[in-house]
Amino acid sequence: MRPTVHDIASRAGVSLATVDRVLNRRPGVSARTREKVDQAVHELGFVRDVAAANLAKGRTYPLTFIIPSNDNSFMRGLRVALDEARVRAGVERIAIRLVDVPAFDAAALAMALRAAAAAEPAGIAFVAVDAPEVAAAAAEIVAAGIPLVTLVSDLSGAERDHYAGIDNAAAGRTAASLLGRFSGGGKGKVAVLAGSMLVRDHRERCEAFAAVMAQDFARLSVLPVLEGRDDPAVVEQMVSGLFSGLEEIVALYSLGAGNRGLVKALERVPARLRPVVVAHELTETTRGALQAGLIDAVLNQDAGHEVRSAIRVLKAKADGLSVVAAQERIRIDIFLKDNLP
Amino acid sequence: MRPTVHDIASRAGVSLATVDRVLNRRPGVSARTREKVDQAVHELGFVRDVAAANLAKGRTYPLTFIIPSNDNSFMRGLRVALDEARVRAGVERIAIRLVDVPAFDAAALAMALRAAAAAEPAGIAFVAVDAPEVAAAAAEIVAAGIPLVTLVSDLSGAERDHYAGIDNAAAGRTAASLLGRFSGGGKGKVAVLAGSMLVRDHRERCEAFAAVMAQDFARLSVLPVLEGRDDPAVVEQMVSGLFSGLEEIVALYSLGAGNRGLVKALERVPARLRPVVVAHELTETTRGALQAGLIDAVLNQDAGHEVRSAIRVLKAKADGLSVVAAQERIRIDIFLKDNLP
DNA sequence: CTGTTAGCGCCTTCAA
DNA sequence: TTGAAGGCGCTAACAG
Repeated sequence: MRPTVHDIASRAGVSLATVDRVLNRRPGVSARTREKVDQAVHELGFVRDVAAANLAKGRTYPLTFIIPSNDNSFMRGLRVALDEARVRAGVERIAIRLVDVPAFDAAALAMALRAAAAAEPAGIAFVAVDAPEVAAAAAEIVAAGIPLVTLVSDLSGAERDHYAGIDNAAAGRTAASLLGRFSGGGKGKVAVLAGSMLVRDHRERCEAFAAVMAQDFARLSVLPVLEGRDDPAVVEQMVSGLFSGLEEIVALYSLGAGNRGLVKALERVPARLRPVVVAHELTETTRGALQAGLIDAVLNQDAGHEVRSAIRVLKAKADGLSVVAAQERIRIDIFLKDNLP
Repeated sequence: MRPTVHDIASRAGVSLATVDRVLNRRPGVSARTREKVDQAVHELGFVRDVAAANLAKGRTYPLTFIIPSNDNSFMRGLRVALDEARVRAGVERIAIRLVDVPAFDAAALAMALRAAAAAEPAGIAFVAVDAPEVAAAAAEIVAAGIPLVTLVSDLSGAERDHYAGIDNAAAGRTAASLLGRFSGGGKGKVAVLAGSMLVRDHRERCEAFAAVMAQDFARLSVLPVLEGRDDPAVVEQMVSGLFSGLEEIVALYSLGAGNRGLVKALERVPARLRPVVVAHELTETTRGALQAGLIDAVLNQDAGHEVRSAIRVLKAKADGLSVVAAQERIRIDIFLKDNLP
């Protein structure tokens, strides 16, 4: 049987209340008493029963998620995942508050972060824009002792407790290898399509992609990055432009969102000119394109996993507990037409 | 605030004990009373607090895992994952019992299943051998109301509550696509290396692989399957044999274990003759070979995820709760040298 | 600074 | 067939 507070109390020769005060680092205990209790905890290998504690406290964890009000499939998927988490909110003793911010707007995000922190939630998760003012706000929050997790896109520096998202450099490298090996042995141009170089995940994917292309596939030359702001209409125009030009584009890496526009444009490219395409995020659009042979591989991050992971981590941090690291690593799913779920 | 048993009791005009009896389907309640309580539960949308219930019951979930005593890296990894789960056993209120059975032995497995069930655990997870006597034992267990989950390899028919493992047909198809596309446009032979065609997961991978090769890559011809019994020494000899012959082998799919032998043999193949290789399971061996360029892609199933998933599902079933389906889907990880964790 | 006591939501004797 | 009372492990008033 696991030891309980009673065991600690009698072992240390104090009352339950005192044990509780020590366990929860509340003031009003003499150094000597504190020591006795700590000793007993240590000797007995006591681990407090979080479920019982929560029951006694009637505790719920108010969590705030700050998400860009970007209308693309991935962000919508993220919202769906949050809604699903809300369904289980009662059982998991969490209460999720969703805050929208304009996309790619560092100032707005910093403000939203401060506003969220003012409500003193048990934890905050946010999609980072990698800018100094955001980092400053994040640092304040961490300093205030509120658990803070970046979601999908990370923040440079260490001003957060955890990052719930994929390794974007690995994603970029993987995209490069797949594109390079899928595109046969010939020469040609490779187009790269991003949302915005202001977000760290896009920048990291892009840089890693370019590095591997240069190193392993020198026969392919990478064209300057196009920024489509994750907007389908913009993306469509850009891609159409690419294929009406004279350059021979043999491959295309779409590392951002807005793939609806990409697919529309690809559909109009004559079959014999169609490039090898790797895109990000499995949505209705990319799934269809994969099956139709317009896209060759999709790299995906599972928004549901990211949300659940962020929640687990925030709760654990709030309780001062450690997490199962392997469980919280967000994997890069690689989908071909053959392994669609 | 969520409704509690008190709310139900007063709403139904009965005592707490009666509510409890109804909630837990214990006898000794008149039909009319039962109905009143059910009604109140329904009207108030009552969901019982499992944590509080477990606290009151002092409940732990005794879970039995039946694992083949097969000495390959993957099974060792499975054991490690179980040990890690044991570390958190206290917090999660589980007690894991590990039972070994001879590998590929249906009779022994069926016996082990019955023995495990006799101890009346809260749930059983096992690596299935796909045979009628196993299915019979499984059916008995399910009929006895003990939650039952297959792990890694599934059982034909529906005699289990859940399968915690990957879609092996999808894995085979994916391997085929990767091999086909990585191997350029030329003709040639493709070797397939399995452990044993008697195991369902190997059979499924193999058949799906062959189907896609025939359909999408007719220029490549698949050689008869070699069965290496997951034994490194046997595998090494077979692969060496392959490459000392006159046939031009451009690709190789290793869908079983024993990759230590495969890699050893590959190291001796002259660089210009090296085939495109796809293997299963990320181990020290395959990781090294991936980095060295001897293996081009590794398909992996995460033993840790499988174990954690099996535990979550068994607990949920034991409590009569539903699971988050998407969370319990075991993914096929695809690793290139670029996205190694 | 420390201890007593009464719960949190649920389950389980023991009586009626 | 029903109910009252006590307790699971922990926390939080409220007294000393």
